[in-house]
Amino acid sequence: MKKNSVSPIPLNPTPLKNTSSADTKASGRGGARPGAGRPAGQGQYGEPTKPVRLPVSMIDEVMDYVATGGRQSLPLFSCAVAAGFPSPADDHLEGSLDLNDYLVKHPAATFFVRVSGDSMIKAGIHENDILVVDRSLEPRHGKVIIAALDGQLTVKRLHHKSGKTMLMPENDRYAPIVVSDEASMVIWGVVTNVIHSV
Amino acid sequence: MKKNSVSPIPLNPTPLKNTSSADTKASGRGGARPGAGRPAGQGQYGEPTKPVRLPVSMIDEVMDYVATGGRQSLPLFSCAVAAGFPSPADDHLEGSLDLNDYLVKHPAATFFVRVSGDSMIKAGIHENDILVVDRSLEPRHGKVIIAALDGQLTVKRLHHKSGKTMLMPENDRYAPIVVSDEASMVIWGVVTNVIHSV
DNA sequence: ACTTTTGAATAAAGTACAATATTCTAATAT
DNA sequence: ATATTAGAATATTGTACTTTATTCAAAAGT
Repeated sequence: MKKNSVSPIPLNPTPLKNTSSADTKASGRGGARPGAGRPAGQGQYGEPTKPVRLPVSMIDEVMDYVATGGRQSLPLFSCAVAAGFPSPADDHLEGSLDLNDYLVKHPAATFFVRVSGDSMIKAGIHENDILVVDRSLEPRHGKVIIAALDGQLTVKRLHHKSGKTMLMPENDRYAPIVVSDEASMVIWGVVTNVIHSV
Repeated sequence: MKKNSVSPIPLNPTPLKNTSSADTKASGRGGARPGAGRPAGQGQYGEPTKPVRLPVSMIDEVMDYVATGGRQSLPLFSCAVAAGFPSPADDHLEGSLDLNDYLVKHPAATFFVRVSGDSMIKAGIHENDILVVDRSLEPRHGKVIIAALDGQLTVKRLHHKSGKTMLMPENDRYAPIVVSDEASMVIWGVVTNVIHSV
């Protein structure tokens, strides 16, 4: 929690020279007193800090990350029917969610694909949607997959039926594609989520 | 780039005691030679590091962040027709994308809502989808919004027509809701994206 | 000649320290 | 009595230094 954002610019670090008369013999002012001193929690972050070693290439990025409050874990509500009376927000709160955590289970094996065409409209996949694709999942029968076919990427539902492999669109205006030569098709990954703009 | 992930556990930090006979007079072994010493770039990160001060509450999180390679900016491909011949991945590469950046424009004003019901099915909003909602956008006519009505959250398209406010479902099996008393309805925010599991 | 041992060399990693910033109040001035 | 100022107190912050880890090759052993 950031209590205040005091910039580390010195307000007036060098004490002003004594007003007028000369020899200011350093007489004792101030004195021992409890409660003096800079109060805790007044730093940049409003809490204690510790030095940590980081790879130089990531320091800027990490500083950004910290400045923006770390993980973007935002609250998740639900539409479910509330307890019975007009309710405050808490009644709907399900918890909090970080999009990357939720959508990207295998970061090293995940990529995105922007959709063109409407051949999978019945699967809730629209033109310009972004698909979250996981390479590490096995492309089983019935999964929606991304395949490279004739040098083009396509989204289809994978069907294995009586030894034949087919790519099924989910739009009545399109016909299934029978994959005659499996070697000509490369499956890039399994679609796990669709991101659609309203 | 992580060259190797050497754990910082000492392999054998304390040199074994001299094998047998006593007084090993420290005779000079080794000696000055160029090229000796631990090679650079063999550390945990494969690059130089610097100590940086971080708030204690975020150190663990930041270490995770760094360990997972920082921002989850993953490649974005497109389905567009390729140049003409069976193409390598690069032909489809549009760039890279970070989900939080892409979906959350106003972190402080954004939250998620899990959908129940199918009243907005024609807008591509299905049961159990997660909606990205931005409180900071103005709920204009025609926008899909989240509203609290009778203590329940609902997703509907907002309509202002001849001074009347209506909440329009996008499913023929539901009827529009006329908002007679505006005070009883609170608009929580504008839906910007839908996240759908396939 | 080949293998093993051992200390030198040097980068990495963690921590202690010095310098800085900020606040409080007694002492001084008005 | 009230306002101002200087110094004490103490947290923060950056970095220097110590400790640890790792590799190289000379010396010793086989």
